[in-house]
Amino acid sequence: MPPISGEQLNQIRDERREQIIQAAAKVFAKRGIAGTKMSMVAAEAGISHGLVYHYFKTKNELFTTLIQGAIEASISSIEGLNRIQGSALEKIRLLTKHILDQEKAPYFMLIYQANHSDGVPEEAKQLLREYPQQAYIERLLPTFRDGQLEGDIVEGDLVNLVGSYFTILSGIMVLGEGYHIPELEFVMRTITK
Amino acid sequence: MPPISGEQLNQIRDERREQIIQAAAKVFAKRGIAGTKMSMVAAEAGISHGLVYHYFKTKNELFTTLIQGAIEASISSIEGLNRIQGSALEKIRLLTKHILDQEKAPYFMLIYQANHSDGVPEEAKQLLREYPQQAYIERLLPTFRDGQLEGDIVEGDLVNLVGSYFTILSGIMVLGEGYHIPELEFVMRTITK
Amino acid sequence: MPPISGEQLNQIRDERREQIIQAAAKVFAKRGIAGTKMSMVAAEAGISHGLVYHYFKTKNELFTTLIQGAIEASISSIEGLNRIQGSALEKIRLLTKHILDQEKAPYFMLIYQANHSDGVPEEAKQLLREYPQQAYIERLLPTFRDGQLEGDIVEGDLVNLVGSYFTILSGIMVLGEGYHIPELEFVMRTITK
Amino acid sequence: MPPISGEQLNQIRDERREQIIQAAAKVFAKRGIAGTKMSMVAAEAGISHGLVYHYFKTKNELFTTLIQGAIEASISSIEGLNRIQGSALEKIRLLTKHILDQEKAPYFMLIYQANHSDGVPEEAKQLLREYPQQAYIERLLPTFRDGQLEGDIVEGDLVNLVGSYFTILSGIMVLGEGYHIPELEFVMRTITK
DNA sequence: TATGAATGAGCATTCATTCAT
DNA sequence: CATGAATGAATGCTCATTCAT
Repeated sequence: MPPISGEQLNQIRDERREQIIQAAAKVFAKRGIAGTKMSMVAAEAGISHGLVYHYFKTKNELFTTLIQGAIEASISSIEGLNRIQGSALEKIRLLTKHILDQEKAPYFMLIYQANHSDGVPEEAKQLLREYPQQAYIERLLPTFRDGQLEGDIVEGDLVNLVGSYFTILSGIMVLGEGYHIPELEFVMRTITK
Repeated sequence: MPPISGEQLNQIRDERREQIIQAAAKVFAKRGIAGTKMSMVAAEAGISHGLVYHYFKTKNELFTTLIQGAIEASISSIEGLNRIQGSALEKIRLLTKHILDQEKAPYFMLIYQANHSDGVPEEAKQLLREYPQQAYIERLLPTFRDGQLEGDIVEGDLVNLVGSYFTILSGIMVLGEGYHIPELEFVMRTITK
Repeated sequence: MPPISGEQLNQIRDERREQIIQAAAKVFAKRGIAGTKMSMVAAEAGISHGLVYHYFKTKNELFTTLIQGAIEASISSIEGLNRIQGSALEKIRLLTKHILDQEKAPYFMLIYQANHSDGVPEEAKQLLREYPQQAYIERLLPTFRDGQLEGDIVEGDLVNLVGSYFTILSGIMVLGEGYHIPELEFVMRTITK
Repeated sequence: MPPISGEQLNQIRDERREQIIQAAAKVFAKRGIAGTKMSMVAAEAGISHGLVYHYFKTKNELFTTLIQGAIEASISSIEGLNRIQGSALEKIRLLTKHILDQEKAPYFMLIYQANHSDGVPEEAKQLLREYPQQAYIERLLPTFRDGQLEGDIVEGDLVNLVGSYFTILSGIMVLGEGYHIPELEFVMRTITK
């Protein structure tokens, strides 16, 4: 005679999990792996530190999960690009605005942290080496090529161009507080004629 | 009357100190404050960890010293700008190249770390809040203004422009390995007509 | 709604805390602050050193807690004096016996250590500068005065007399093992006619 | 062609040695063994810490040397007792005054430290277990017996009496600062009729 | 599922001791 | 004899992780 139905339990579990992930993203993004204590994550999530271990076996697993989420989110964000109406340049401008505007920073931060830390499971590092950079760039290539054909985007090697564009954006997002955030047009000038 | 000439001792001390600073800059830049263990610094410098404490009272003091050096170096780097011959744009291009080319990354990294970490002595944070951003930007303003007057640099608010330019460069340097480093002209497009 | 009743947890916490305090008193009294290693306290308490830090933030905090307890215990010990029946001299004899007989040594030792060590938190030192000496003496004054009026206690300045009496007792307790402990009457002769 | 004669060297050596011993006695007495750092001794003596090791192989050896000196000094102090004119009581009063008056504290402190510390070489501990207590008491016995015969000193077991008397004095000396130092007559009452 | 007591590996820092000069 | 740079063992303290309840 379970007082709570299995379904309710599942719901609780999913909510808790998400709760922890949100909290962890916030803390990891700000402090890095070494600087983040599990107790901070627990406190941020408003639960006991013991409970975090019910959902994530280790700190590294938690971090890896975050990375995975970040990668998926960024990819689906680009995917959405194709569904937009308008010229290639307008699409890119929209994506850029989207990134600069929103609270996307945690995602970029996490990926950055993963690239610069030690304790990161090789598993996560592998994911990163293959994914975001490449995925982003590959998925953006067609749109940039269209932009070149349409005469809006500067000529030159596309991989180089898109790679540089992605680096610039990543850099801005990673720096975060304390730096002057460039306006959309400032960034757009790097790729427009 | 020490059995070793005071000068010899001073030399040893200065060398060791510099040796530790170099090692520490490398490690701190890569791993951040929390991620850097004093044993890593010692190993990188090829000395015992005990000796590090002979020269720097605490990890924080060591880090703060690094920050101070980074700030001084970056400022003097800009100061040199005025001694160069050529148009404003050429000066800026040279500075940009200088930054992108060389191993300036540690300096940008350190300043970034200091802005984003916790254990940073308030002392160091203070230094940072006042210096690099402002100092850099203020010192670059005249040259950018010249560039505008000479018709090479885009119009618009100078503080905004230089701030954005500085952010872009900082971002690139901070990202470091794993990201596609933009070429000089890519970056220059953000400020040229 | 913790799975273990809060009361149970409180009980565990109190027991452990007391356990650590007992162990610490023993070790600190014997070895002094510098001579006491947290591992010794942990071993004496039969727990891991990590757990000690669960209950006391630092070695100094632990020591300060001990001091506080010692002060309170000694004061309440004197307070009890007034509830006793009999002449003033008998009361003092009883107190003296009480001190000499029992395992009061740790309390005197702790207070002594605190007065003679370095790393003692100023907080603890302050407590001591104000308390035991003064408190003891002031609280004993009336009884000694009664003793003088009753013709049992030697004449003379009361503060001087009680202070000396307290010093003698403290000295005996601090010396501890290795010294011949005087008998009650030997000590009593210092104050009786 | 030594610039300094061997005799001069010997003199320097002896002076340095004494200089270190004085400094060490002061520091050890105040801080105990664990609380005393060799650097403190060196600083107190006004020399480099390296030099201390030219004269004393280890910290323990230095401490043991101090103990030896303390023992010898106290014994010779009692020996002098017999050369004094007057009644037994007067002799004892003189000795007591002598102890209470002067800066004998370091000696008592050292012996006390030795009895209560760990790092003390068993060698030193052995010396102590046999010497001061016994030596003092045995050498005082005859005088106390005379005092009893002369009717000035209380009756009773002599070893007990002298032992208690020695304990009282030791305690006073060990407590040191922060305690009310009893006057001569207060102490004398413990042994006089 | 949820909590927090408990453990122990790891890291910052101190300090006795050695040794080149 | 004298100095202080150098080493490393020892110690305070933190924090990831486990587990009884």
